[in-house]
Amino acid sequence: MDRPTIDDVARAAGVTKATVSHAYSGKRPISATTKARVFAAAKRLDWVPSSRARALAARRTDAVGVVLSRDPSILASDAFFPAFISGVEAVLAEHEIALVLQVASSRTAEERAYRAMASGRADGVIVLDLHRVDWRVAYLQQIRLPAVLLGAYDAASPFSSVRTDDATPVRDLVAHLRELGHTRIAHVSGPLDYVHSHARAGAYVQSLGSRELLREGDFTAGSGRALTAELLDLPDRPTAILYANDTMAIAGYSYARSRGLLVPDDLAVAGFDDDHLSAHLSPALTSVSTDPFRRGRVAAERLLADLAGEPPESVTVDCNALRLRASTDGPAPEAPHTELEEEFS
Amino acid sequence: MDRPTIDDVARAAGVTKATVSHAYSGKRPISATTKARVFAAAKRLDWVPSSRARALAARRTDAVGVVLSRDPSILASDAFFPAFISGVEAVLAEHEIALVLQVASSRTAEERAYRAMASGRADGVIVLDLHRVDWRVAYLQQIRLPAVLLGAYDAASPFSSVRTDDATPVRDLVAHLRELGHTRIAHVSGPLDYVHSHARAGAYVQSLGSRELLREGDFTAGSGRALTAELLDLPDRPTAILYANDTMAIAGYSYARSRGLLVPDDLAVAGFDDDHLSAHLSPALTSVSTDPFRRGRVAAERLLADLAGEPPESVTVDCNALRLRASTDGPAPEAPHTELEEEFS
DNA sequence: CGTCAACGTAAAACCGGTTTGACGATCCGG
DNA sequence: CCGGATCGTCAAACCGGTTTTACGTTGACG
Repeated sequence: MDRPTIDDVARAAGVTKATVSHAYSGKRPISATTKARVFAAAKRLDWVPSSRARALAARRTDAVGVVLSRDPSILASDAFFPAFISGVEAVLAEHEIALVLQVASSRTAEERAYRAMASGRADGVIVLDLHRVDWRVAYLQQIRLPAVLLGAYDAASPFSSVRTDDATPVRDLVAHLRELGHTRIAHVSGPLDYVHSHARAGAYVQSLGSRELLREGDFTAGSGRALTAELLDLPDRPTAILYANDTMAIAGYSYARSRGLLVPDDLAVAGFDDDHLSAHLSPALTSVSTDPFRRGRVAAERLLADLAGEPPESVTVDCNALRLRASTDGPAPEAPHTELEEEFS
Repeated sequence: MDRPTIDDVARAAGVTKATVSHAYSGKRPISATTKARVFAAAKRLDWVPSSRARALAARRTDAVGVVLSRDPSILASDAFFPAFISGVEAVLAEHEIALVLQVASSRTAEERAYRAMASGRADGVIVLDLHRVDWRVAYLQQIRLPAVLLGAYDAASPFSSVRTDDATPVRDLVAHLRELGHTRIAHVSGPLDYVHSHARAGAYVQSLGSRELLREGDFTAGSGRALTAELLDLPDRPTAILYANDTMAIAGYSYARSRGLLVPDDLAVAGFDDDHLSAHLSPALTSVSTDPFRRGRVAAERLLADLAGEPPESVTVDCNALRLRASTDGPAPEAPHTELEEEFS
């Protein structure tokens, strides 16, 4: 015996399926007695409307999508993603809207994924990891898929966006390190074509007035390690390094320690994103908590508002908070070189 | 100008929509020349078949679902989930199948979510956090939703399952600690109505021959801390504690240190799940890596096989590996009590 | 050279809902 | 007491595909 359809319910209630539909949607008035008959019949038959049929007829899927261009294996060690998704789900769950996730590792796969979303997998999408020049913005416009961008983009784009002020915590951190006596402060950034990496690196360069000690990483432990090595090999090595995420920071300071440097005495280290274990490391890692959960909430709320017909809007979430911990605690080392470093110079 | 439909393509190619459909699906032979005309027309019009219409007609959504019963905020600090999802996606991406995620925090919300899946949001689901007696198994049978269970369940259930041997690493860990001289070995488990928590705790009890030092936690840092306090307050306190995940282990050893105990000298500590930062803690945390990525792969592959019509099957993944690190390194303390402990006794 | 199968395509039914147009019944004001 | 507005329901069209049925052509075979 198959799943009951709306026709079965209509027959059982002695009405037509239009009446059943209207009884639920309320788009036409239905008398209380008829409604009661319909609901009773539906309950008796244990009817659940087919979301497939509903989606086709209503041209609405009740799902929102996220297409991830990262490699699946990178997801696994990322502190941002799960928290962000949690925030998104916290909002969607209230509205019984589903989240459709698709990873695509090539540009063509990504285009296919967005087209699939547009063809009815989802009513709108949230775009992560925005690039400074991002083909997706034009593409989404072209295929007319509603979207919310996570990060600041050209104000001329017709999409809502959720922004954060990444510059301030970086400036604050640099100021803090200066007060401690640091003058040689380096930054290991994320890929600079990302909006958020670029914003952080930009604030750093502005504060320092120089890009001499800026190195472009890629958020992986490997790049954190390699670029730390490069920086520590400089004749006048930095006494503090700011990393664009905690993973690189931890890789960096592990490496520094393996070279005999003490953190924070010989080298101050700070991360970004505040992984939930960072406070438990020793020394505890200074970081910037970015509340991805809340950003997820806001992005989802914004997308639902767009879908409900509200005009697109850019909202700025004030979610960044500096967490000063032991890894940047204490005065800068007197001499820029330590005895151990000299063998490298 | 609206999205083109199959009718537009058919008209442009001078055939009927049935021919267009068959040209793509291959369910009827179509001559090469006609096919070429159809494909050319589709390309010219930039046609993408509506997944909504396709889903309705084909009774297949090309999506698989996961319903999470955890609270959204717990997701954020969980090492298992993102890696598992990555593994699932790695397989799904190859087949261009989407993943539909829904969180539901109450039993009724959860039922609604599964019904929604069954009503066409997804072709099948992966069931996580299996309970020893889990209403979902019967429920999924009742609503006839194909599923893969993550964890061992009653062999009589008609579902495929993906199992792991959680007992061996626990036994190995206990044996290792015994060799180091530990005799008072405690275990802070996860909720014992979970299949995996129960399996781990069971192996522990079997190895120890006693449940005197078993405490039931809930995977949160808070419970790790509280139960560690309880164990350390015992007159004959344990010299080693096994935790059911890394979060509790870290909370536990932070607490122990705050009481003046040294890890591993006064107290050996081990976690479970091997969070990606655990190796970087100091002391580095002994843990059991459980390769959630691979389990995700296997679960997804198994579900796709089920959906393709293969008979359900239980596969066991050998993915657990003990990672012995500094937090359990060194001989057990001579005296079960330390001087600091005595003030608590 | 007639017959039958295989081939390729058209036409129509179907999937299970939503939405629109039509219509009888009831209610209202004048 | 009549005409028009409102209410409640039905019937049919529609969403955009897939699948089934039917039928005219070809080609092979006896």
